[in-house]
Amino acid sequence: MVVKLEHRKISRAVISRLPRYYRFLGELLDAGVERISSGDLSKKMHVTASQIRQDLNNFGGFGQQGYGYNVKHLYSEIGKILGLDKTHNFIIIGAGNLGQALANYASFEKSGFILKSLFDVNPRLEGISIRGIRVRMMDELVDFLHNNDIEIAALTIPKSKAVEVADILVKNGIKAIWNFAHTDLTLPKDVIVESVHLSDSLMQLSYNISQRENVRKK
Amino acid sequence: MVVKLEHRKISRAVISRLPRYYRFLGELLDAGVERISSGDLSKKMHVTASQIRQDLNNFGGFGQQGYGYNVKHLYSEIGKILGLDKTHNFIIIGAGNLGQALANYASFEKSGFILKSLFDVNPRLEGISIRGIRVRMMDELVDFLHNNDIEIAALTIPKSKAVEVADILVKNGIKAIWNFAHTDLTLPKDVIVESVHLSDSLMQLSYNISQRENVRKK
DNA sequence: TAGATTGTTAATCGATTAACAATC
DNA sequence: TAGATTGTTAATCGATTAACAATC
Repeated sequence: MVVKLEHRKISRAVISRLPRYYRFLGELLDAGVERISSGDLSKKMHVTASQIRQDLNNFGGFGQQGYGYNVKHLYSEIGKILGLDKTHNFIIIGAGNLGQALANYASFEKSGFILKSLFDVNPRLEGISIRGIRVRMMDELVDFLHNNDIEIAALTIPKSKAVEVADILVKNGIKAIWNFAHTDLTLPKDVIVESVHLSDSLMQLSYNISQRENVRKK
Repeated sequence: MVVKLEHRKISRAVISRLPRYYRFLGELLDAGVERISSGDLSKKMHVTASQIRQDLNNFGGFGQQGYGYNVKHLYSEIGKILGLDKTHNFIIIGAGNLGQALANYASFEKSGFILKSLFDVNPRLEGISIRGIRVRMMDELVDFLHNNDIEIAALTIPKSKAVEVADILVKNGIKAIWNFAHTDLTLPKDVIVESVHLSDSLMQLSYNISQRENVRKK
């Protein structure tokens, strides 16, 4: 009998595909589909069946020969892999439009992400609530972190302040940062940083537009 | 003399790194740095010097042996590659928090992205302006598209409406969609779709948190 | 059982890194 | 000129796809 290595390193590429599998399986589940083969799923998702099977088998055999995958089971297993079976308390630093947009996005809660507070420097925002969650002033931040069990901070502030605030967060126990500031954060390597660089995304779009035009001109 | 192939296909991986090069070069430029070697840049960006040279040489030789790269020149060249030397008119569909956040993000304009209007179904938003740009009602959309030269539409609406609205956009000449709805869009292949799936990003963050905890427990 | 489809190994493809001659 | 550093080829590494035996 072979015991599998517990900590085979899963590649970034695989991880980045899991949320998409999760999304499609959720839709199938809503549609009342009970089972699906890698072949059928591959057609829906426009990826190869091989890739689906290969990806899933990084985490164990969720399927059954001759049958395929049970949608409900696979959905739940991928959820567990992604850590969505646990709750994660988070705060938002920067209660501008983007911070408020994230705060209003209630469906994060369904995946276990519980917003505990927003913070801002703008005194006009003091005490207002978004979905019942209070906006606090930045000078309350450190205290709040010490009295609440917060895992994640979303940074929706200008890049000029981002590096400084990130340091404060890390010094006060935050272990994961969801970074929307247009800058890279260099932090201790046990701190997880997931960046969403909107302008980078827009630039890739722009590249593809230019590209298409070049091809046309030929 | 060898003439280079005009349309060598550049890989997605390379393209996705260009905005980051652009960002770092912009910072160097602001800091008054005149030239930089791939070696020094690699240290700043935490990538290999080989990768930088390899990436850049997909587009031509921007450097000089024994000297390195002229920051200003390289910045401008990457800008051209990304299409940032041209202006791109765009609209935002969905003037909720996220739509307004994008509308307020003035720095897109510096890269040539000009917001011409927002659209929403909520009558309360009719006629209001964000940075001087009017919010219009969805029933004005088709007319607006025919009377204005709009290249890009940002979709910041719930996924339930996204597919339907995307079809309308494409039928009326939109050639690129910046998609924030939590769904994939299947559109004709000459339509460019760049998706920002915020919940996918948060799930990757969550995976990394779980992963770190597993490692600890050992 | 026969057919379907997985899990997994092997083959291929592509991307990254290393090395170094060319040259500023 | 000598030193530095690119542009580019070759080597390595990793990810994707193909193939098929195992098995439900």
